[in-house]
Amino acid sequence: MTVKRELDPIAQLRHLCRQHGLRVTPQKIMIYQELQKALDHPSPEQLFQRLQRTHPELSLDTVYRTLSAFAEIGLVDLVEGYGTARRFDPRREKHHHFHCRKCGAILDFTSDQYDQLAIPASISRDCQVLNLRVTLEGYCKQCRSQTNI
Amino acid sequence: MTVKRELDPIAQLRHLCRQHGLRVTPQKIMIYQELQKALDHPSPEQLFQRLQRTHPELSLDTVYRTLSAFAEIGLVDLVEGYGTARRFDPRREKHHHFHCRKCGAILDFTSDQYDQLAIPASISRDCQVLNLRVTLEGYCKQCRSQTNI
DNA sequence: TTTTCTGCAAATCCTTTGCATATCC
DNA sequence: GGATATGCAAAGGATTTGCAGAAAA
Repeated sequence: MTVKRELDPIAQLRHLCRQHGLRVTPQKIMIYQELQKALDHPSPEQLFQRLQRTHPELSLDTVYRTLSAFAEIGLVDLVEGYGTARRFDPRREKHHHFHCRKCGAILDFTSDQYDQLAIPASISRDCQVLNLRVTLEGYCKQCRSQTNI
Repeated sequence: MTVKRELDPIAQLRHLCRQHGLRVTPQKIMIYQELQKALDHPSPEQLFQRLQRTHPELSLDTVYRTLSAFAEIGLVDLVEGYGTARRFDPRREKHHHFHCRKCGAILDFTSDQYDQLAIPASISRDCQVLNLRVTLEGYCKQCRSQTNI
């Protein structure tokens, strides 16, 4: 007897929106459906262009606002372009990073376990892999205590 | 008898620049030194502001150009703000990503090994970790064959 | 009915570019 | 001396914001 965990995507959308006090609008639905169809991890602009064919009345800033809201409630994942500006690291020793979601701090740490990770065959078969990076994300010490998260 | 691997940072800078046909200028040196001093993975703008105190003649776009060049020759690492736009992912199943450096494609893959990674105590002690992400970086099938990399 | 959302337009922020001059090798 | 780098200013691209009208709960 398994618990039913998977709702259909739109039911998920409704559920999460209501849970977070967001309204379920036609725009939210069309944006979410278009993103579901996409296999290429699109940008707001790309999604907007695809939707324009069928929904010319939709505006780009609604796509931005909607995707941000979705990411906040955990309905979708931001997989590129987290912070607001480029950041650089001069350390040459093997290490990894923790990123604070609130203040943007990036903390270094080392981990033998992470250093020893292998590249899955499904990827190394076709792609040339030059780098593996493990990134932790959450709230740092200060932000954790300031907010009551 | 150990081979000497670690040159002092400025020697590294000179070495890598020459190796890649880049000139060693006072600007490159001051930018690299300031980045070495920083423990916070600064943005170009932040680095520029810090340098202005002592080098008011330095320009922001030189900081941008220089940091990009450093990242290209592998002297420093870009640790935030890789792509040009935000990208979103609707998949709710556990998975990881490969990012192509040339065309920007993001490929999904699964890995039990990656799913089972632990959070190091040095981080979980102070920080609240909400997410762990493994990202592979390199050249995808198409880009690998097009370029001769 | 009330609060939130949307579309529009303008603003903002980050990054890149063109060009003339200065500089490294 | 010749190729590359720099500084300046302007352009470009991505994202955010203020506001008034529209729509969801």
